[in-house]
Amino acid sequence: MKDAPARRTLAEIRASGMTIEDCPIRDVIAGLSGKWSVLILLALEEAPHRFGALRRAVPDVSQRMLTITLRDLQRDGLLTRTVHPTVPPSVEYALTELGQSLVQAVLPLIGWADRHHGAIRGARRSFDAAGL
Amino acid sequence: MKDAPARRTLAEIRASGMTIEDCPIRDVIAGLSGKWSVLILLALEEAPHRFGALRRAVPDVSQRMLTITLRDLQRDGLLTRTVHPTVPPSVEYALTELGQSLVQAVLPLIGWADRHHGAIRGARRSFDAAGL
DNA sequence: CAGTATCCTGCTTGATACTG
DNA sequence: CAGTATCAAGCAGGATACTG
Repeated sequence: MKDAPARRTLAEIRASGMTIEDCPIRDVIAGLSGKWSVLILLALEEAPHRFGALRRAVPDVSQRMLTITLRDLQRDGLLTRTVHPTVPPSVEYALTELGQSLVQAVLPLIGWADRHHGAIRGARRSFDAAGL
Repeated sequence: MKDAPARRTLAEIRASGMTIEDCPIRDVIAGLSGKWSVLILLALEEAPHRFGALRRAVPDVSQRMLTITLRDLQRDGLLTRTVHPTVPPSVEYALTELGQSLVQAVLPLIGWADRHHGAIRGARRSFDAAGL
């Protein structure tokens, strides 16, 4: 059911007088362009996670970048942040419905990445070997 | 002992020879994270374009960034670059099969962006209005 | 545990000028 | 037409230390 759209991009966007900053495509891509956003969303799609659990689930993310990225995703309405008033505190992050629908939309790309990553690496080697 | 590797620092990762290229998801996302890659791929999915036509099709892209982005996409095997030995020269860019399959994998995300961009903007306004 | 605060580096991008 | 070359600015991101 998510199949019909598509051709909406260039002609229509320019015809409607949108600037590049108002372009939904660029805005969403920019949101996912961070180094960690997609990995965090994928981790949360499996189950809600606490802060520390997310750190372990997303290897190599720094505390600082995890905090910042989570706040951006929360701001965009993609996940909820729930503070449990325990001692020590625990904070649980979970996808909203909007976030879940985004993950579904990203999944085809993830699958593509897995299937074709080898081809990309091969293309890079050929390109570089050609000495350009 | 099985969870030891979770806390590697970036320095240690580099020292061990690992790069971002070793994670397919991050590598592909990084490739699309440029400010222009997706828009260029979408333009080329409509039809092959010459350099100047691409500049017009992707508003606000600078000559420099278009050159660089096209080169990266070519290097990854996503598009072909064909020089026609005319005077003045003309260069045509077209998607490879790999590039076409990537566009198909990105299309659901494009559709999602169109449908939910308003919700994201609304969430941002609420979040900012809450004074955080 | 779940963050802040601070400092610092390098990459990405833009502007501008030049070329085959 | 389709690029290259060079310079400069801004921001993303990392390391480290501190806190309620």
